Amino acid sequence: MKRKPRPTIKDVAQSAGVSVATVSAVINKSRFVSDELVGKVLKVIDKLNYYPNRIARGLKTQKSLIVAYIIPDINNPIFARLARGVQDTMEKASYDVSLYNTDFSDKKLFRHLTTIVESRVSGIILSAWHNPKVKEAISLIQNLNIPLVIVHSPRNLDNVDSILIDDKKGAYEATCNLIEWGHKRIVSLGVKNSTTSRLREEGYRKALVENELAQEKGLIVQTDNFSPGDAFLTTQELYKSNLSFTAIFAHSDLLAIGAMEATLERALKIPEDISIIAFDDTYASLALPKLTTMHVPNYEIGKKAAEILLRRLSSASVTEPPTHEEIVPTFIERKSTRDLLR
Amino acid sequence: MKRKPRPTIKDVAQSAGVSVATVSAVINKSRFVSDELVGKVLKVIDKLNYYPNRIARGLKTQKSLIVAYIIPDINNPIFARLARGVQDTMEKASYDVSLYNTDFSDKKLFRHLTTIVESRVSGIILSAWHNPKVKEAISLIQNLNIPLVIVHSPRNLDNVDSILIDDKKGAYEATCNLIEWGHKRIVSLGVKNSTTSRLREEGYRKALVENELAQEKGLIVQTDNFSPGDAFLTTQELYKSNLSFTAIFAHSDLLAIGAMEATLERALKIPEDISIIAFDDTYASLALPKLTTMHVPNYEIGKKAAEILLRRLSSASVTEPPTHEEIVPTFIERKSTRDLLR
DNA sequence: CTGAAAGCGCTTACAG
DNA sequence: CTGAAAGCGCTTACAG
Repeated sequence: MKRKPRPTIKDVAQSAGVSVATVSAVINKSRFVSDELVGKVLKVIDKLNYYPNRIARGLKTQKSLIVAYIIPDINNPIFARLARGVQDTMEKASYDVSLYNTDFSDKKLFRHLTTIVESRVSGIILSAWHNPKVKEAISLIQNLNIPLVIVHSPRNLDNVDSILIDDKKGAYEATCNLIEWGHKRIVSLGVKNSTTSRLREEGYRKALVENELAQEKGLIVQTDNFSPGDAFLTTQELYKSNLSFTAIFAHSDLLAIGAMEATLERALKIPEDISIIAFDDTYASLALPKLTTMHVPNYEIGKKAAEILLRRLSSASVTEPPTHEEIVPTFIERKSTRDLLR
Repeated sequence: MKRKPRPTIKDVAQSAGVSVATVSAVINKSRFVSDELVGKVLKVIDKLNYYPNRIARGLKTQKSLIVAYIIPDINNPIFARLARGVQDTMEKASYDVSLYNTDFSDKKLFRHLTTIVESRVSGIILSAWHNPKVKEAISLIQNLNIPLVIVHSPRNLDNVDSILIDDKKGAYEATCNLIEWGHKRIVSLGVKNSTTSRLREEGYRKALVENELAQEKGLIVQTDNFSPGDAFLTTQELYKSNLSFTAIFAHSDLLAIGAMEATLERALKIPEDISIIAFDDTYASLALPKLTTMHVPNYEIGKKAAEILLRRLSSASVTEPPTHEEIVPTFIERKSTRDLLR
């Protein structure tokens, strides 16, 4: 069974008794057309139910009005929010955005990259810093001269636009807040082999040092993954060790939830006995008690990334040097932390 | 500043000393080419760093290998999981999927539809049953003969492929489980003006009727939105009313979380004093105690939707009558419910 | 102010 | 087994 072919610009021109150039002009408002012809053309477009073919336009203009956004997994609320920020912003500039999930796999990353390049996207936004071969991916894109913005990037990339989170500073502030409230023995609950977690631990250490508090080895613990289950186990171990502490700085909301579970299991109260502060603000407001956390404005970060790309796309700024933004998370006090001095 | 133009199939042909037809044939394996020429062409493709232009191919073949998936909001984990199911499945068939967020707005829905139609997508998957004008959208798509699959659809749509959740049955089973465990006074915590919630309430009522339990008006309550904050307020009111009950059937995980908060505030224990069962299984496993819930397999639903679309796309099945699947959620017992009889 | 025609980069009958 | 050429549906100089 064959589908009825859609009408083309030629059909419209013929039916309206004008040239295709004129039809094109009224669609794109690309040159003056007399009111009379505009009226005629519009009427025919409506009658034939004509939709211009973006593929054909793309071939001629050599651009697709599509931007690719590469992320690990849209199921992670961090990336879902980033994606909305990107999409909403690009949409206003009449770009579509295609999402590509890598699941942290280099194979998927490069498979997607092939598709993306073949699709002649206008630009790429990349949140794939976990991938070992991300640098290779970046140079592939740059060799092709495709505008690129890195989000939550690998560090030390100065020849490409990037916007990232100041993890160290965020962690520093989280820890300082706890210290101001009289906490002296604070757990750092992080994740092995994670750049993000390493930076958050650095911030934590810096806060301790500046406040002349001892860095007790046993209080710095690490799980295998950013998962509540792992965090639960690690925190359970910690309690068994009988080290004393009054607060836990968890390097993510999910880790904090695992720590809460282990704490509750121990019949300890949050925040009366133990204060817990989290990071990200994805699930934090859903936990009970609601988690105090460092809020990362992912929607806004996505929005900014899109704006940076948009600037590159307006060829004017193609020669400007790369920009690097660092976003500092903000402290949000909820119910899981207690001021010991009050 | 101009970007260097990418090499075209012509450049490859010239450089390899063959015709463009031959180059096309080796790229698409669309006809036999001697090993010798294949080798030559492949080498040149690699040397020139040539990527075929999908836009040009799309123009010629009259299809884009893109599928549009329209959802309310990718930030909602329900849609994020559906989207992954759709994307992973379409990807295997070498389709890309573009995501469009409507935010429940008809205006956005139709704006996206215009883009989608202009982009000559191969097919559309639609999860927009909240939109008042969804039927109008459906007929727009059908008039254009674009293959369409509805997910989590409006009911009573028999001329289009659809896959939906059997909300009534899921709710029925949730409630029956509670009843089997000796609960006789069970709250139904739903949402006003929601088709989904209405069906879930019907299932709840059916379970009561079949078990000859009274339907007490005061125990059937409704919030304004699927939000924990609203559910908290509504449950708080309920406790103030002094009606007695031993269990709450919340129509979603988020509602259950709000109910938990109000319950804990009342110094009641979950599940010792009050059992809570939720629906969806999005956030349920993150709550403490972990919520018993009706699991909706959204990833698999997205996968199936994509498979249905793929069948339509292989023109063979274009004349087959529409299919309608209903997925029954499954009961997952966790820690928020108690068997009164044990 | 508008039209005729070239051309974007492919694929695909059609020849040979 | 391979090549020359038409054509997909647009946009855009170029004429007039």
